Amino acid sequence: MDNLNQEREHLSVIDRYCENCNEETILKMANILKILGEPSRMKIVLALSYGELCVDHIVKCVNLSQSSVSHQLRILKDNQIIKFRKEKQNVIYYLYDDHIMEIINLVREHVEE
Amino acid sequence: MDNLNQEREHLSVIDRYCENCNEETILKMANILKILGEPSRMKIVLALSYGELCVDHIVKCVNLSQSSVSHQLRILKDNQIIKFRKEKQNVIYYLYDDHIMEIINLVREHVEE
DNA sequence: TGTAAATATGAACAAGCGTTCATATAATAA
DNA sequence: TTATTATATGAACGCTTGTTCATATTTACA
Repeated sequence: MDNLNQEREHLSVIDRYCENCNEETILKMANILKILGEPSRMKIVLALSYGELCVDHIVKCVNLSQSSVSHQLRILKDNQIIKFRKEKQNVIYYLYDDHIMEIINLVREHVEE
Repeated sequence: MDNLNQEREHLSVIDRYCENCNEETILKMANILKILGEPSRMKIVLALSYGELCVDHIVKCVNLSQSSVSHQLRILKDNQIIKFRKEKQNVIYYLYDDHIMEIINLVREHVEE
């Protein structure tokens, strides 16, 4: 491909990027991945991918301090990665929706190759 | 569901987590998402999702300093999110493989709902 | 060979953030 | 009501990391 054609190609790439990718969407996309992209949170989410759990069980499962787990649950909840319901003296957390599972599974595939 | 049954359920969730999620895999999964979960890098990857670009064009596209882009390209390259080839005095970057696109698209869907 | 253009790199600084520690709150049971 | 269990929260500390600035390197071309 000659210089001029490559230049044209690149310009059309830039155009498509500018048309389709607004700042706000980019920030939202990066944010979800940032939230999931932290080992402690990933552990919690992976645990919940097998079923709902109360806080105490999450703590035992992922082997982190109760306080740390609680802080991370808050962040996951605030970013709509998980939801919770109260039941007796327990708070039971579970994944927000199937999208989270899909993303997790895709990343798992990518890693396991 | 009574207490005992719930306890049993939770224990089986914990078991499945422990069987299937080894530390190394979790760290790898979190790492990829951490790399993508940063606005500057997300911008670069999104730009490249429309086609390959040389560094200078990436700089113009995502509106970051040349140095910053270069640093981030290195991180993306080291983590196998992108590849490059040299052509004349230019270095042309492009996505490493289709998995990256799939992840990006899934996240985009999630955000756009 | 020397100059300009394109890209990479290293050090330093600031900001973000995960963990810990101590403590608060909520809910149940006695 | 009091004690106990379960969970949440706030402050502080330390580490990580993205950006900038200055500069090095590489390649093409005159």
